[in-house]
Amino acid sequence: MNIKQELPWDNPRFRNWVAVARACHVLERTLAVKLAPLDLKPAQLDVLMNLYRHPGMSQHDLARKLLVGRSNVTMLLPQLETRGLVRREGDEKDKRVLRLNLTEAGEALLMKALKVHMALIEKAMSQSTPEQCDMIGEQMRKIADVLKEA
Amino acid sequence: MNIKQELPWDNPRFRNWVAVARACHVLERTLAVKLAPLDLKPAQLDVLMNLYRHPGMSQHDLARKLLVGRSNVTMLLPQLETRGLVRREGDEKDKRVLRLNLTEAGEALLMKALKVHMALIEKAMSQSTPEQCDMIGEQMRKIADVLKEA
DNA sequence: TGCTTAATGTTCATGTTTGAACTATTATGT
DNA sequence: ACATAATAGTTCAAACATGAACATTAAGCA
Repeated sequence: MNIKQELPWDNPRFRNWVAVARACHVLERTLAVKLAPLDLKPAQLDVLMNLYRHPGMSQHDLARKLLVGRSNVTMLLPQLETRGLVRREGDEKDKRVLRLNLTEAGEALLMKALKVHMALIEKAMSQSTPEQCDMIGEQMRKIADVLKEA
Repeated sequence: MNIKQELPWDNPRFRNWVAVARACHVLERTLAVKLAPLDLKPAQLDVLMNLYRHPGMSQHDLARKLLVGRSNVTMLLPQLETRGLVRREGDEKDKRVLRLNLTEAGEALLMKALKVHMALIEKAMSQSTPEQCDMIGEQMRKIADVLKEA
């Protein structure tokens, strides 16, 4: 039995996942370039998006949504707060937590950034039919679920 | 016309791409944890994989394969060379380039790491039928191509 | 040949992400 | 109530990626 017969590159699942990872990587880098004129990094855009959808969330919740460490959120937020994009105020009942909200300026910048992000994704996914696109999303959600249990 | 009607979250392409990005992120983090016992980072595994498939490639070629800057490769290689996993020797004809090759030890470690990587991907992709899996790979390769032109 | 341009790899300063240790606050259990 | 656990957020050092500037070598062209 030759080990080379079982090499990952001959395995469709492996080859196809590598394609997924590459596509992600390329889109991320491209997004970074397109967001540069707004002086916004992809990670910062993720923050704004989450705060828009979940106003008043805590830093801990934000970290979990972003799949990122709490300390990372601590480092990330002051930049946005200083620029007047995010407001941070202590919770009345639990003095440990800080409640996060977008400011008017934050929401305005988010809308601009979303146009850029959206255009990029449209360009990327326009190759797929709506059915293919939905199937991809469905499978990817399954993958994230399966791995979170691991 | 209400801007909220056009919000990305209502757009299937957007929602589905977000799922792709999350799945990638989760798998990458999980891989990092599973590779820790081998004292290997995902980025280093990528290097070993590429050198196995393309023996004698230059650092510049490697950087392009990895979608990464040349300086990053410069920082990455000495660690692997010191550990005796990679050999770096100057090209005879072009004294600028360094030819990269795996050592015996490098190849051996790669095989161990591939088992880990493979198991993880199997687990993730086992949710999909072979047809779905191939379709995903096909679409992702298209995406990478489209964006590289941009 | 000689001069200009391009390519390879390195160095360095910068910004980002991480995990562990720490403080402050709240929950739990006896 | 009081001691113990757990939780939210911060700080800090280390690892990592990036891009610009640089040295060396090669290629193109007058």
